[in-house]
Order: sequence, then C-alpha cells, then structure tokens
Amino acid sequence: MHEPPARRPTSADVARLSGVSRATVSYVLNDDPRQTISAATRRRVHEAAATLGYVPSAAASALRRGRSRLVLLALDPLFSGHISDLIVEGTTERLRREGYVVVRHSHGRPETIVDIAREISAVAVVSLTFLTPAIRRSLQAAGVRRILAAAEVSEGLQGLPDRPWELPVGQLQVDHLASRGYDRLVYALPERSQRLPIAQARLLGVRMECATLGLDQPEVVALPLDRAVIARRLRELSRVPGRTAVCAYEDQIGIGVLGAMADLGWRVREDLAVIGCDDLPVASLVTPSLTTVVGDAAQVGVAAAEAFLQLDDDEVRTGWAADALHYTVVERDST
Amino acid sequence: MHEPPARRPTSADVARLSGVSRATVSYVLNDDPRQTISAATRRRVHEAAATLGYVPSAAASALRRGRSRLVLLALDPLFSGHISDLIVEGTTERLRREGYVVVRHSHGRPETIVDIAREISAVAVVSLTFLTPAIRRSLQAAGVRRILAAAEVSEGLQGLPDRPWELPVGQLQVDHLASRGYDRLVYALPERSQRLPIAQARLLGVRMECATLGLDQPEVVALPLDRAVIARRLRELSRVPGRTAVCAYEDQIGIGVLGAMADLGWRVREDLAVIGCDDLPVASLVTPSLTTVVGDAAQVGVAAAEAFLQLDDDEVRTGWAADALHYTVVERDST
DNA sequence: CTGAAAGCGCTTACAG
DNA sequence: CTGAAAGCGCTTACAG
Repeated sequence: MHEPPARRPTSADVARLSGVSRATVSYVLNDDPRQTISAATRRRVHEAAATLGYVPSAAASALRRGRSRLVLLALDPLFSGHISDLIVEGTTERLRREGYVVVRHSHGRPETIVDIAREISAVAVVSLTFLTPAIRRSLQAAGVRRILAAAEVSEGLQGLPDRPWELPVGQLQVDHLASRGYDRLVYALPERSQRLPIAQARLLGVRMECATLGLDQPEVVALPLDRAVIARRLRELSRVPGRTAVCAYEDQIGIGVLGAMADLGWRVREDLAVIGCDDLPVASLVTPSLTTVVGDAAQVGVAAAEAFLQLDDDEVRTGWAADALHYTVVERDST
Repeated sequence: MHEPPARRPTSADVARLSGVSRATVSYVLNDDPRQTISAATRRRVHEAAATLGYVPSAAASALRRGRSRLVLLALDPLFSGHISDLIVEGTTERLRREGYVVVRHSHGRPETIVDIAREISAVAVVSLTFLTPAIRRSLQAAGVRRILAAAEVSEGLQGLPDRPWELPVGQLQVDHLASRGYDRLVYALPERSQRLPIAQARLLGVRMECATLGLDQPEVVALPLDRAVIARRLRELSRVPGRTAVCAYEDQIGIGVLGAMADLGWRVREDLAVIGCDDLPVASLVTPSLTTVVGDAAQVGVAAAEAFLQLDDDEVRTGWAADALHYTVVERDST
C-alpha cells in the first residue's frame, strides 16, 4: 500500500525513479511513433509511473501542445432529456474512439458556451444550438479550433430562424393524418415553453404539407401541460368534431389532449384523432396509445460526430443537421 | 472590424498595446485585491484586451495556479433525464455564483469519471454516483482536490449498496396506500434496467414500512415497458383483486400498469390501485391520472452545491445525500 | 504603483 | 536509442 504523496507526482519523478530523462518518459507514455525505445526501458517507465500513481497534467500538456482533446457538445436546452441523452451517447461514443473526450453542456443562454469552452480549453465545439456570428467569433478567440453548428443566425435577423430539420416532422404528421382521412387539422403549440421555436418550425412543416396536399391550413392553439386547461381550449375549437385531428408538437401535449378528451367524454378518432412527436417511452403505454413521429436521435449524434471528424483546424461548418435526421411515423390507437 | 489575428493574443500582447508589464495586465484582469492600480491604467488594460479580443488561456492559468475553477458533476446514469436536469440546474446555478464552472458527466462506467476529471483538470468532483475507494484514489492522483460523493462502496462489498435516500420513496408509497385501505401490495421492479439498484432500494423502503405497519410483504414482479407483457404478468399475480395496489418503482412503469389494466378491462382502484414515483409531467395527463411520489430534485442540486462549498481542500465527503431529499405524495386518480 | 524574473508540468526539436 | 534545453501562457513573490 503506497501512501499518497504530499505532492502530485510529475514526469520528472517518473524519470528519476525509472532512471531515464523526462523526454523518454514522455515518449513512452505517449507512444510516440517517431521514437524507438527498448522494451526494457518502456517497461521501467510504465512501472515507475504505476508505482508513483503518475497522472499527466492535462493543463500542462494542453498548454504545451497548444490544444486539448476536449470536445464541447453544446445542446440546445430545447432538446428534451430523453432525446438529448440519445444524441450525447451517439456523439460521445463515436468521438471517444478517435481519442476525443466529449463533455456536454446545455445551459440557458448560448453565451455560456463561450465560458465553458474557454474554461475547459475545448479544442472544438459541436453545437446543436444556433450560434450567432458573435458567439462563433468569441469561441475562436477563446482558442476553439473547430466549430460545428446546426445553424448560424445573424444577430440582425428578424423573426424565427428556420430549423429545416424540423420540417419533416410536420410533413409526416400531415401525410399520416391525411391518409387516415383526417383533413381538418388543429396544431397544438406549447404555451410558454422555451421549445416554442421548435414547435413553430414543425408547424411550418405542417403548413407546407397542407398547401402541397390542398388541405385547409390548420387551426393553431397553444396548450399548457394541464388537462383542465386543455379541455377548455378543446371545447373552444371551431373544427371539432368531424375528420379532425390534433397535431401535437410533441408527445406530452398529445397525451394531455388525450387526457382532456377523456375528461370531456370525446371519442378518440371518431371525435378527434391525435398525433405527437418524439415517441417517449410512455407514448405506447397510455390509453389510448399515442401515434407519434420519431427521429433517430442516436443517429443524429453519430452524424454530428462524423461531420466533426471531417473538419480541418480553424474550420467552421454550419447547417449539417438538415440531412442527418430521419423520421418515421409510429402508428398507434390515437389515429 | 478587426481581422482575427493569426495567433491567439496573449497577456504579453495586451501588455505591449497598453504599455504596461504582463504582471499589471494580470493584476487588472484578475482584480487582484492586494494591488492598487490607477483607474487610468486599468482602463488602458481593459481597452487593449478588448481591442485584441484577448481571452486568457485557461490551461496556462490552471497550470500556474495549480488548480482550475472546474467542478465535475458526475451523475449516476440511473438518474432519468428529467430529474437529472433539475439536479444539474440546481447545482450549476448555486456554484456559478461562487465563481465555479460546472460540467456534467453521466457516462456508463464510473471509471470514466477519472478520465474526464483529468482531461478537464477538474478541481473538484461532485458525484451522485457511488465511488469506490479505488476511483476516489485515482481522482486524487489526477489532482482533484475536493470530492463529494453520495456514497462510497468498498470494492469487496457483497450485495447492493444501500441508497438510504431512496428508502423514503417506498415508505411513502406504502403509507399512502395503507391510508387508502390497500393492504395487499405488489412491487413492480423494472425488467433489465440499469436503474434496478434504485428500484431495489425503494423496494427495501417498502419492505421496511410493511414490517412497521404490520402488512404482508409485497409480491415482487419485474416489468418491461411493454403493455402486452405487463398485462400477461398482471394476470399471473396471486394477489389481485381486492384491496390490492401496485407500487411502481417509477412513473413510466406505473403508466404501463394502467395501460395494461385498460387492456385487461380491470377497474382502477376497485381491482387494482397504482402509485408511481418521479411525477413526470405526463403523470397528471394520463387517464386515469397517476398518483406518485416526488422528490425535490432542484433542492438536491442545491444541497450538493452547499455541501461542496463546505469542503476544504483535499477533503472527501461521503453520504451527504441522505438528508438532502424531501419527498411528498401527489395524490391523483389511480389510488 | 510597476516591472523583471521564476516557475507551474509538459512536449519536442535538436544534438549526441 | 537518450538527454539537455527551450518554451507554451500564465501568476506572483520580490525588488524597486
């Protein structure tokens, strides 16, 4: 049993104990391919390192190398926990195999990305959030060498950025409903949610597909996660009943609509059909079960990693997300 | 508009442009209270830094200071997304006010905590995962100065670590059900879940409370998130119907039980009552709505932060979590 | 109030 | 194959 040293051991300690120079220690421990070191020496170094419990200082090696191995994965706080976990896992696993270490961050204001990136000396940022040019510049000033962002928005831009990768959600919802004979649509946005921009992008997809198919544009309603309030709003709708369906921008609201319908005594499908998005685990468990649209989140994570690996130093890439997502409809009892 | 410099500016560049020494730049930028610097000088330094887009190198300052400002928050992957987000937010917000930067990590094997802590040069680790003595020692060898862990488990320990903070969940479930007249209990564990240890700690709470109240011990069943399978398992139960209730270890399984009951044509409460845990947003939206137990997750996050702030350098604290959690029952239609 | 200088721990040309 | 030495960018006694 070795007593923990008062001071953290350095490569000099390892060199001393193994009887070689610090350079050799570094060569051995980093497996430098340009050096040929005898097996005996390697073993001595490894043994000394193990004996001392030597752990290289990441700060020192980042300082000397001029870069770290850290990739900051900045997630839109709009991504829900379930989906976001799948994305993080996909990216982390893929990049780990290339020797990177991935750290997640998903706090409120995008400016905090800069603080974190700087503090951890991130060599790269993969963002599933929008970056403004100002934030991108700050990141580069903070030494981030590669940046991959879902999209970049000009500060001056009026209105909503389009999130083109969300459009297929709305399109698939409409296609599915139309094929089941529902041609009068209600679109359920969230009430007071940070995720409103996502919901509106999906709504845009719905609008586009209604136009394509020659359907009337949807009636739009904002719903909280409160079944009493949802019931009240449903009663005020002008389009119910009759071949009518609610497109919920995500499953929880869809489940809320189903709950409110139960309270109102409305029949599912006959009075109102419902489709959600995300395929939360509970979507299949509720009664009636919820038809929904699901994207391959883990695939998004991997796609982010792949796009990142293509990047050269000091390269910024934007708008990769559009091609990465593939959605499908999961048909259940609510449609 | 300034062209981005080919090279990242350093404090020497700022010193040159503002006509002072690098020491003065450091004093000004770090607001060193032991120095008195004229307002004019301060302004010149700040202006030069802004002009150059100077961002201090975190690697260099960590190397020189011997420590970073980074706290690694290691979360048990067992924490679900929703709960874990609340915890992270609580901790991050509290520690940010003290000048720390909090980064989350929640990958599978606890050993990866060491890799991340080392790579980001974390000054501290706050863990909601169990730490083994070996991992704790590795963290300290990697330069982590403060460690706060929910609990520490010896490698040699047989059986499950008790997670004492989970016990009240089971106790509250039983208390609530008993007070409603349900005295025959079924405990629903997850089938094939990483979260099984949590479920078993909650089950232990149920067992203890049953003993305290003089109830029969629960019948235990493992359920997947698949309503057909759940229905099959429910039919095989020996204790249904009659003043019987299912304690689900968490809400999703509870919702699955309700779904399976609908498929079986069983009446809620009369044939079987259900209580969950976590109070997921959908728990109130499903039909029938799900009674559940909820802990104050944000408070856990804050409690972790507070406990951390009490720590001295090179101090390790374990077992703080037990007192931090407060649970309550949210009563709905399923009981 | 300011500046010259040391040193944090590492990596890597370069000279043997 | 190995080692002496420079230097990454910062902070901080210390001497003015």
